[in-house]
Amino acid sequence: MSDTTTEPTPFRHAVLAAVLQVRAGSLRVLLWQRAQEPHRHRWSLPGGELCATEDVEGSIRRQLMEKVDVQQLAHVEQLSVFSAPDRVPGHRVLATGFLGLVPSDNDPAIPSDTAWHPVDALPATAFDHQRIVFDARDRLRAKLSYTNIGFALAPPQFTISALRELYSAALGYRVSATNLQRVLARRGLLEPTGEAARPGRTGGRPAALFRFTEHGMQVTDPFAVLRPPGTRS
Amino acid sequence: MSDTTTEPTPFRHAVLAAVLQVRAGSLRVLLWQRAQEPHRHRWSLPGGELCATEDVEGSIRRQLMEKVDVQQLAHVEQLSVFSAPDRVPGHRVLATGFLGLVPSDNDPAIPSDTAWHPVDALPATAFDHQRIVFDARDRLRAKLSYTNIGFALAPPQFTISALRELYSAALGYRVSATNLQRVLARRGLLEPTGEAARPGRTGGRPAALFRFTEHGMQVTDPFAVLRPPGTRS
DNA sequence: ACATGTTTTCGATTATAAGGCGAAAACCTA
DNA sequence: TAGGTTTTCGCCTTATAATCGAAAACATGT
Repeated sequence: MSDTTTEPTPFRHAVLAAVLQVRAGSLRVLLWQRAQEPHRHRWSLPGGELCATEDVEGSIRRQLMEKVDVQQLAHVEQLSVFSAPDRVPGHRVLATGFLGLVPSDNDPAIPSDTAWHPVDALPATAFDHQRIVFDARDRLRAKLSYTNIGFALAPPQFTISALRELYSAALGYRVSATNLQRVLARRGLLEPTGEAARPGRTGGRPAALFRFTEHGMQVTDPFAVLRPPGTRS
Repeated sequence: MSDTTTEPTPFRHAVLAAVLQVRAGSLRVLLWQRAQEPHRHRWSLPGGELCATEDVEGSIRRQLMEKVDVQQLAHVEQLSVFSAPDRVPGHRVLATGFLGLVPSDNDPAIPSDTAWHPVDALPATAFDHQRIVFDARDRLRAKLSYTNIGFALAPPQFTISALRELYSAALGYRVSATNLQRVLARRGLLEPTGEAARPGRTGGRPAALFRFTEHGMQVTDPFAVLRPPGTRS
């Protein structure tokens, strides 16, 4: 519409990321503990306020560099805008939430006020950050099923059972190793490296090592159910 | 992080909606033609600036009431934040983009500067609005395949071939009526009304009328591929 | 060396969902 | 009543996922 309204109101705008990683067998999120009011001692998502010359994705990447080496962020995607008027008491500040993924073999150096918390056992969180974490978790779980986003959780090489552990931890239920392997293989996302892992001290057949194919290293569109005719693969 | 940065910058924040409808056999979007600079005579998405006391979804619904009767909006969902620093020349204004869907039997009264344009043959658009329209179209197409969002495009009752036309127009390719019916029926989204449509003047067997089930009238999660074990339906 | 236990791998089978095709059904008009 | 048109439905094929169990390949202990 033509701007017949009153003078436009400006808003502060924050960017926040739920950075997820599978570690110690569970899906965890990077949080830092507030030392100042409001919500002192509660746990917050990393992020900060948008600057004048950057877009939101550039901003969250810049701000995460203070917490995690950005090289270790295998995937970043926008979740949505959180805009409840009372989401930050006393101020009006919008926030764009992001999902970030770190491969499970990385252990980035993090500040002392920062820790990885299981998403299924969060400590007391600040503002609406719990909601953002849950949105991120739900998005990850949905996409694990119908895209190849799993590559962003996995190390460069892995055994099928290690990959099964990753998927199981992220999804919250056990998946079958056999089935996982074939589903990913059929989509052309998995290839053997030729090498094999050494068996554990308890013995057992040595597991073959796999990696994601080049084609599997970027998030693809969800596969369609109602395809164009004659498009069977 | 603690706010060691400078004074936070405020931003203007707009909400914009790509309202889509299948009409005259093609997927169309509601646009209005600007009468003022900048981008005079180019076509814009409906929307406006966020107000101090509302959230973004409330804001877009309020602002759309000026263009379309909100009763006719069967579905509204957030797309993402558009934040390129130069997206509006001369000002810094963020925008939250939305997808809106109007059932094909509705013909809402719209202002005289407003018209429905085919998304595949857009006129000259203002700012980054073309990108938002394409994002909306892509989101709709993806969700048509793996959710039941189709209900928001359809009238309360419809024949299978009418539904096929809707899906075909929205997806951009012909889908099989037989298959569409069975895919939706298997998911429990379709039920016969018992009535039948009158055949056209060219004859033919009268088509049975269907409607979406109550369960089919809200957007469900995408169906999972890697399900928990023992969850076969 | 050999038996035993453990873990991985892989083939065989079943289950489920989607795509394609054509015959039969149910209407129109002439 | 005959011919044309559209819808409906069953049957078949293909594609993909889930399950199961046997065989392979290793470690350890005797």
